[in-house]
Amino acid sequence: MKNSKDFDKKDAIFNAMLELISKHGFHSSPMSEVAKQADVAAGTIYHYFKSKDELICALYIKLKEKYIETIFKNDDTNKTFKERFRHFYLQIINESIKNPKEFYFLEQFAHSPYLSTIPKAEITRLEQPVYDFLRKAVFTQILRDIPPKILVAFVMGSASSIIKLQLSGEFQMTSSDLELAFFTCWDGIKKS
Amino acid sequence: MKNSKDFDKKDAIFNAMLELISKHGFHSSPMSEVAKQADVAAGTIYHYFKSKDELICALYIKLKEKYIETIFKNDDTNKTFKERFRHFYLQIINESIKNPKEFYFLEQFAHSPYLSTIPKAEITRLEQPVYDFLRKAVFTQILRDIPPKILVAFVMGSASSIIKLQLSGEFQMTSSDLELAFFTCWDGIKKS
Amino acid sequence: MKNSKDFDKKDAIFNAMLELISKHGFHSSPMSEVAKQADVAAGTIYHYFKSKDELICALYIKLKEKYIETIFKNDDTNKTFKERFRHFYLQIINESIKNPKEFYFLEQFAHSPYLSTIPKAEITRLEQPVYDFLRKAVFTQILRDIPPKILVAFVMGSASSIIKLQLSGEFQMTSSDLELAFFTCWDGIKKS
Amino acid sequence: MKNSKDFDKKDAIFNAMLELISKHGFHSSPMSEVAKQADVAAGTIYHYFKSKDELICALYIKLKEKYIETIFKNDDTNKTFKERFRHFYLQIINESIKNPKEFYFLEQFAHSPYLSTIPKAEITRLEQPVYDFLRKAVFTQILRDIPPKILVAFVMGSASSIIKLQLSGEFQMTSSDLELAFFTCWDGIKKS
DNA sequence: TATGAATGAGCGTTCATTCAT
DNA sequence: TATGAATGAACGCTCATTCAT
Repeated sequence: MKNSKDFDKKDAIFNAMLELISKHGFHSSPMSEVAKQADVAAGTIYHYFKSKDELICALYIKLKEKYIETIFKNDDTNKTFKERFRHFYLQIINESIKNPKEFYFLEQFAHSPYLSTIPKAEITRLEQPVYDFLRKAVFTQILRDIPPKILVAFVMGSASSIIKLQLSGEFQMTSSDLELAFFTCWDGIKKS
Repeated sequence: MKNSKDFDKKDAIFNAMLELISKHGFHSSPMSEVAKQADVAAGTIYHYFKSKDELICALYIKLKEKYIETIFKNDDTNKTFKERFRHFYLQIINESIKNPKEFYFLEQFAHSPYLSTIPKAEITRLEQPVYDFLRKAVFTQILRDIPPKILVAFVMGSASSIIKLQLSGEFQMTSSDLELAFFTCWDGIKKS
Repeated sequence: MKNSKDFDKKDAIFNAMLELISKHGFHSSPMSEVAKQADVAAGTIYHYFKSKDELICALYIKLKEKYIETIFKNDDTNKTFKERFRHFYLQIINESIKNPKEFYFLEQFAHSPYLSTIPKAEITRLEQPVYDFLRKAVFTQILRDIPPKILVAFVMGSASSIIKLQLSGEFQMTSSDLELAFFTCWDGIKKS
Repeated sequence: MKNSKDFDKKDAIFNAMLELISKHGFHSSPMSEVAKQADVAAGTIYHYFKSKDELICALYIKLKEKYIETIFKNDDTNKTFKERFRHFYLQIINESIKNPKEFYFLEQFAHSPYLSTIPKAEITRLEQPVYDFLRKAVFTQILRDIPPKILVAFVMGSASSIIKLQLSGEFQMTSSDLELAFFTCWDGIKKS
């Protein structure tokens, strides 16, 4: 029976791994350190996860799910698509900036050979909401007629770079900068 | 005295490391394997590089320099900026697709904690040509008046996502897809 | 109070350990696996046995006892000693071949440092029936006048090698081969 | 290039493993202890052997080879077969008693699941001289007409038990005991 | 009794780095 | 320079054992 204590421990392990990897990368995040940070014995981790890789992959899926959920939070389907997209785009940026550990982890994972160990179907499932959101707008001729995969790559890729810019500390974005970023993206993808 | 043999060896080491990291990531690329692939003794690597990290960082700088150079190849300053930008954008995508190992290495590096070990000044120096190229166009009111850092992030980030899409094998881009991608980017950044 | 359920559990543990060790050896037979195969919790084993070593030793004594008992089954004291010995020798071989797990376990144990942890007196007690059987025949001048310990070693050692030969699958023994093996042993030990 | 130092180190590792396993068994002979006894670093072992298992198997083959060689030492083909066999049988016993570590290791190995990891062809190769020696004597009608595999099992199995008896300290064999043991074996296998 | 999550010492193994040659 | 055997700290992981329930 899963009780709250179980969840506490599994979550403590997830959090410790997230903390370490976001800061030091995969190969400087030993299981012994994860155990220490999670305040469990090294062996305990292996009751919850078969291996370090499995733990990392499970963490990726968990965070990616949460992330996708987050960026659609407060989506108001009554508004115009442009307004909804604006909300969506700024949400991506703002939420990532508020959760830098999650962002760094997801970025590292997605640009590492780990990604290819996740079945394609799983990734498709995770990203489905984003596809659906944008595809529909292509269909209704609100957005430019581009293959949705390219559209998603374009939007997410540009957003992700802007987040990194902010998090790197190189550049402090004001809200009007964010507004500019949104317009830049929107003018690119909208049907002209 | 540096002779051609020296260069051969250093390059062999660079190539071996590139090969391994692009395929297996930073961990899973042991120095012993690098030595084997480069056909030198393990100790020899340490005549050229102080440590594994230094080797990886040196490789990053080398590849990044080459990459920046490449994307400005055949830039014709007599053409309109739009034409020049189109060439630049397609060059980024096409060259990366032709050199997946380099692309994967640079991506991994740029999304890992390694990046923050490179002095900011060095990164600024490397990316200077891109900034100059775009900043000038902002100044001459060809491009939207956005902080150049955001502009660079936007352009490079969207391009990089599109490259990953193609290299992942999920989506085969035609040249008309590429053209669409260019227009999407251009319409976003151009002064309207 | 020992009830039938207790015996069931203890026996289930014994059987699981036997199964595992005969197949994978002492190492590669973790207690967690024993628990799983015996369908009890890991901790339960420690209600019946103080430690893994104690369990293994208890299993040895149990199986050795059963084995000695088995080889004297249907011993007919009215027959000639030669006939009784023939029955005894063939029984050793046939019963072992019918119970390979028990045979492999006993062999592994007897040739490992575990054996020396069993008190000599205990081993003497276990093997007593065999000594008595052969010693008496030495005394009555049916068998060659050799120290009984050597006699026992000779008979049991040769039988055990023949069993291993059969169980290894290298050689399929017919009943006439068995008869030959018996005569070989008999002609060696009988008083000439 | 293999020089004497190489051999020294490999041999030191072999000896350390032999020492430990003969005394404590496979699973109480950690590589760290082997390294300590061999006076090398833990990692050094892995320059010579891929894994612990490979080291153990290599040691088995080495010792088995040496053992087979030893038991035919000073075999005088001019003598009668009976005399040659007597020399052979006593040599087996005496050499094993003089080298208890080797004997214990070989016994443990041969009665463990390790044995089945050695290709059958390899084992056949190792035992060939014994087969040839006895088979020829069957052919020339000096020995009883038994399948040579059974003959070998019989001789080696009985000898091995007698050695264990002596090494266990339970029984001090005199040379006349040995002589008796030889006659017991000989009378069993000789053509009557 | 019975459970099984939790422990943590200790395992086999790897690998960045050194250094005698 | 170049070598590659040698190092040993540190890794991922196992597993006999314990203990709160």
